[in-house]
Amino acid sequence: MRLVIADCAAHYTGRLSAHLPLARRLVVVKADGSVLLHSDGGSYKPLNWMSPPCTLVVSEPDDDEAAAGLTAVWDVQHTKSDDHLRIEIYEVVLDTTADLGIDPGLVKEGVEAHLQALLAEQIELLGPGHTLVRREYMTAIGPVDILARDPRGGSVAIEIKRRGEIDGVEQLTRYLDLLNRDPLIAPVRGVFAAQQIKPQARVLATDRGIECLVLDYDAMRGVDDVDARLF
Amino acid sequence: MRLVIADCAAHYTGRLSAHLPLARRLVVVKADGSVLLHSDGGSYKPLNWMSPPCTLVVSEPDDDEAAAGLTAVWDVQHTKSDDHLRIEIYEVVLDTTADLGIDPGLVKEGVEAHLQALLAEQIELLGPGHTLVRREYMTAIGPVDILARDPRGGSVAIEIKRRGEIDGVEQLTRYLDLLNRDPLIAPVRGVFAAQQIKPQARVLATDRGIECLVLDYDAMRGVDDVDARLF
DNA sequence: CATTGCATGTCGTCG
DNA sequence: CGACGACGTGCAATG
Repeated sequence: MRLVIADCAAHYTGRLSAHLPLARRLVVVKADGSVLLHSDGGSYKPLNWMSPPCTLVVSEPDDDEAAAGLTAVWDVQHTKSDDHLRIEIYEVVLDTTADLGIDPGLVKEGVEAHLQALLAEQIELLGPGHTLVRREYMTAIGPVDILARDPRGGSVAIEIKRRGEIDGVEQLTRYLDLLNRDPLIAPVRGVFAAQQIKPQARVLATDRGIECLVLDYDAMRGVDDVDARLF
Repeated sequence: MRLVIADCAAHYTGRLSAHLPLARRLVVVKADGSVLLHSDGGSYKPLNWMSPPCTLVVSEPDDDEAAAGLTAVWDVQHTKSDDHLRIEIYEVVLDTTADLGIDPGLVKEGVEAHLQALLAEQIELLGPGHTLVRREYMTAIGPVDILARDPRGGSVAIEIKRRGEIDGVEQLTRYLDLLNRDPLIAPVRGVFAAQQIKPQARVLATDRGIECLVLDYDAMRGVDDVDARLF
């Protein structure tokens, strides 16, 4: 990894065109040739960047450029597309290189998959007498997160999100349309389950006869722990 | 901006829990206190990070930790939520600070807004005799990209995407449902316009009686340049 | 390899 | 300040 702090300007052409005026920035060149241009604010997203696979070519400025203060021109070319990033380097404040080796990577816990597992275990959160049919119930247009059966034997399709927004309701609606065409399992109720449900999503769901269920992740995890302790 | 290259481990708790095993990494601390942990690969997204606003507290390791090789513990606490990132610093290879100042920011061209402007100017791409009613036609559920009128006086609602996928068709469908409830402008035709339209989106649109229009950005820009030259 | 759906998404914009 | 849609979205899992 090479770290450079320098006054620089940049031009990107690819899916769009963009320009970055002259200013002092951090330039990171990773081992795979990818490049990040960071300012001293914003968030983790760089002002501009080039994703791997790509190649970096450093060249000397021509006479006019040198007269304007350029000390180097970096051309970063994406290997598989015509995306291109040109960085004009002016005064360099820091230029250092370090060998980092391969990273073991991030270990995650607590994503949507976990919510789905918990709700499958605690399917009676839908109401007493509900039973699990199966998780990831396959249909022609993709898997329904959970398919369940209500106390009267009717089918229930459940879509789970961490945060429930309109596109989740649309997704569930497509599943319901499809499932309700199958006379073997129709009629199918829909349940939209999420840790938080946005008002517009709730309105749309209600308008379509889809039930909303707010999930309390901590409480569900707590029940799970208690179960684990008892058995 | 402070740059540190060090052997480190990290734990994040917030919207999820995650752990980063000991390895050599780049740690960037920005002026607003935000922190990025980068490995020497991947992409522009850090392995782990904390977004502003947040505060960084550096503390000494306790005896056990010091015996294990820790030289410092960094606790990054988000100011408005309970997101927390703890970084355990072991051997430090580089530790440098630079003042970058405020960045003038990125200047963009060629996004969806530009496509919309071009199609508004070149509305006859829909077919001869079409006229523009207005861009960003407001409805209760959001703005329709373009509202136009066909040669026979009927209304046309246009949704524009760079890449046309299913959710764009869903969005246009919601607008059409709403607009067609208004007797003053009903019936309203739908046109789904994009530089590229995915097969599934085309099938769904066609099934719903929505017309698909593939936009050639370069050609449209070319026409625009010619116009600009002529007038 | 193309498609799909998630993300600690981030980021602007508008009400 | 919250909600919503766009993004050079990136990214992994899957058919």
